[in-house]
Amino acid sequence: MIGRPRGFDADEALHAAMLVFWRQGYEGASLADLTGAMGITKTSMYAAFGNKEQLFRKALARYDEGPASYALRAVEKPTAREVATAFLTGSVHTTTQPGGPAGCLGVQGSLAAGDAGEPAREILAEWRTNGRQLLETRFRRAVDEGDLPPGTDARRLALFVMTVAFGIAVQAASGVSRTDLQEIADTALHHWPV
Amino acid sequence: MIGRPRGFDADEALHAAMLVFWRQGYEGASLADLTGAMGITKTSMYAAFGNKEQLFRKALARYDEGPASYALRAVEKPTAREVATAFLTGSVHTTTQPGGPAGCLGVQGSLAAGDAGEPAREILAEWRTNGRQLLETRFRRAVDEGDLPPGTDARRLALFVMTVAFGIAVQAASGVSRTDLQEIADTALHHWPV
DNA sequence: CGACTTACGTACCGATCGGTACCGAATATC
DNA sequence: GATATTCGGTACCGATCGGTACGTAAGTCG
Repeated sequence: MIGRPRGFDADEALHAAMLVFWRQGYEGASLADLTGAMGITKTSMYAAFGNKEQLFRKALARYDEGPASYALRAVEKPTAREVATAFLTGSVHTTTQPGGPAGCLGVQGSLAAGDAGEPAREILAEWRTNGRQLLETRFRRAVDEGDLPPGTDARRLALFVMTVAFGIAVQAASGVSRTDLQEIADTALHHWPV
Repeated sequence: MIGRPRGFDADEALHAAMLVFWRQGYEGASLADLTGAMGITKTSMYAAFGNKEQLFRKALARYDEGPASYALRAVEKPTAREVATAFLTGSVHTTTQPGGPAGCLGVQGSLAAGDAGEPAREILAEWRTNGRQLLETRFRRAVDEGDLPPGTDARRLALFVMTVAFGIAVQAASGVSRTDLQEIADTALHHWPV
């Protein structure tokens, strides 16, 4: 690499930005908030990440690799029941981790927004749909493998689990405790598969 | 009333403001957006409603009386099962009403926010807790009346139903159809009470 | 018709928004 | 050491943010 080397760790800066978006949402996170937490100036941020929207995209990707990685691990479980259990337990843990922002970046990052927040809203709506697709595909496989009863509606099952996960995220953002949320998750899957 | 009469209907204006907050969230709704939809100038808005935060409070009260009034009607049903069914069906209808904003004002009005949106965030966190309390009290009564089995955890039941309702709100905001959401609601209550 | 009271419209306030021009500082190559 | 290349900091951009001062219009009272 030629030229002056950057004086900060881009990975750490991105992590800090992710936390700010997570805690304050896309519209609620100003460039001053972001760069302040990242420990860099606006100029450095624009040079390294493009603009606010692209920074958000990268922060979301980082969220997938870190806090939301429980989703990919969940669908690797051997049975549909274990998949659903791991998925909801993972969402409970991530949305209530001590010291971190309460709730889920994919939900509270941008749910309703004005014109300025429209890009983030669309990005996250797609993110949520992808999550459902992930579960639906996995449950369809479970039906094919005989793990779930023939005729089981994989899409409906996936929608249900995702809905509970999103509800958990909202509750976590409202301050509901990890213990309560785990009870909710257990309740939702008590009569699995339904 | 002495002096010049106001040239607009305060009720209609408040309704229009509620729709803007609902569609764009507290932070995403600028005064220009609000007053534009209300058909009045900023001065008239401040004279009639105080400021942005108080306008939001009044819009939320209006939401309770209108779109969210299904909640109070639901808890008047004779049995806990009917209460839960009416509550979730009502939430599905309100969050997917044609021509209106998708989702729930109480959820997407402000879930994560920066400093400017902090008041709205707290107002809505309390609003959500009140909803749970409403159901919990009703379910406790159902236990006392013998409608629900003795030893039933009313709080846990209320948390579960609220969580599904919030999840439905998030899904609606993401564009999931009314038909799909009604299926989710049916799935959640299929093994009632649990 | 005045006098009084209230609402409306304009023009403006300081602060902050996301984003950029510009220049000096730091490093690799020659 | 000179040069090329990149990064960092300051100072600034027009636009918009929530909120207000002030003059004028539109009514009710005497």
